[in-house]
Amino acid sequence: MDIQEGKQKFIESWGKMATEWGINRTMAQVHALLLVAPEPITADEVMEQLRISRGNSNMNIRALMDWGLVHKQLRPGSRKEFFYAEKDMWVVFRQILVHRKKKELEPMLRVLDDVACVEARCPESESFCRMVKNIRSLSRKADQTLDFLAKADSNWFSNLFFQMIR
Amino acid sequence: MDIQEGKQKFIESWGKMATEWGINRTMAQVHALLLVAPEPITADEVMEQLRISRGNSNMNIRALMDWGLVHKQLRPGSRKEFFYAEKDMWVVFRQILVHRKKKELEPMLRVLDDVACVEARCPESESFCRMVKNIRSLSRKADQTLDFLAKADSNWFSNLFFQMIR
DNA sequence: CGCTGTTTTCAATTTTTTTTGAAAACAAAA
DNA sequence: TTTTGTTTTCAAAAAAAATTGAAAACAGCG
Repeated sequence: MDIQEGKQKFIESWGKMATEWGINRTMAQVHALLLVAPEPITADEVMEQLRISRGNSNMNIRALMDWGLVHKQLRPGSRKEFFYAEKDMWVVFRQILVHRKKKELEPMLRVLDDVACVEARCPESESFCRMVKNIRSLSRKADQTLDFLAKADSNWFSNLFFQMIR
Repeated sequence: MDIQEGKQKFIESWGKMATEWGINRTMAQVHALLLVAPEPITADEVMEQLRISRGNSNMNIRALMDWGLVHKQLRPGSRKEFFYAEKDMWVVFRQILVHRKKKELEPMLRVLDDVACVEARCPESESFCRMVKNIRSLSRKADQTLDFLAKADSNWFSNLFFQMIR
């Protein structure tokens, strides 16, 4: 397989996988393109290579920077901005977890806390309360696990992994 | 807060969270409704309570059964089908992981294997290969971790958790 | 078999999300 | 200050995803 075909396939699949996980396809494709780029590239190059509009390219690069997955590089003597992706996949993975935890798990936890003050007086509300308590307990654990992961280094995961498979 | 309001909020949030994770909102709302229902309910009741069409109700219940999150109950003497959700949240969590791994992680792994045979001859393909190797290695680990989790019981998670926070 | 209550399907419609592209804003250099 | 190359914004358009609802299929019963 040649390099262009490989890149193509990779960008496509990364995009497809992303949509299945609630991330927009183009953002993931821009990410994939930057991941495999040997050098930082400009928003215009992204636009050309993925055949998307300038606005789209810009917005998605900006979103990726919000997520902490892509960084800007300024070159003295040039007005252009160059972008490059974080390439340590453990860091990428961690950033994504942290970002989504903040935006998605935490709001859910707040709702659960809110909703937990329903009193268990009839079979219906009793069942409801039990369920909310269970979910809260698991979500809190997940929350703390993610906090831990956010601080952990790539080695930690390897250690855990080693421990599991032995 | 009263029970109806609590249920309402919970169903709404569960649905919202789901869309952010690439699961359709209605499917998650049906799931939430079944989770907090004290007794098995029919597709018609789901339809009424969520104000959705019969077809939609049916399709989403079916999808939830595919995911192994909801089960059918047949009552002798009645032609109606009743449905109830798996209520052990650890089991729910595990089922979701297993299902998504199969549908999403595994296809990605196959693409990575495919694409890994690009040869590293120029700086461009060298960078590409390095990236693919890293992602493959992390994805494989994730894959095996999920396999492990799929077999683990709820206690295992608690133990891991305990180990992390100490 | 034909009747009846029920579930399932799927083409058409609606809703939501993503993308575009032209205009505005910006900032470095002349 | 004006020019020029560049980035950013956002309303409108397009694309994708979810939902409807009516019709078909199904299954138990007399």
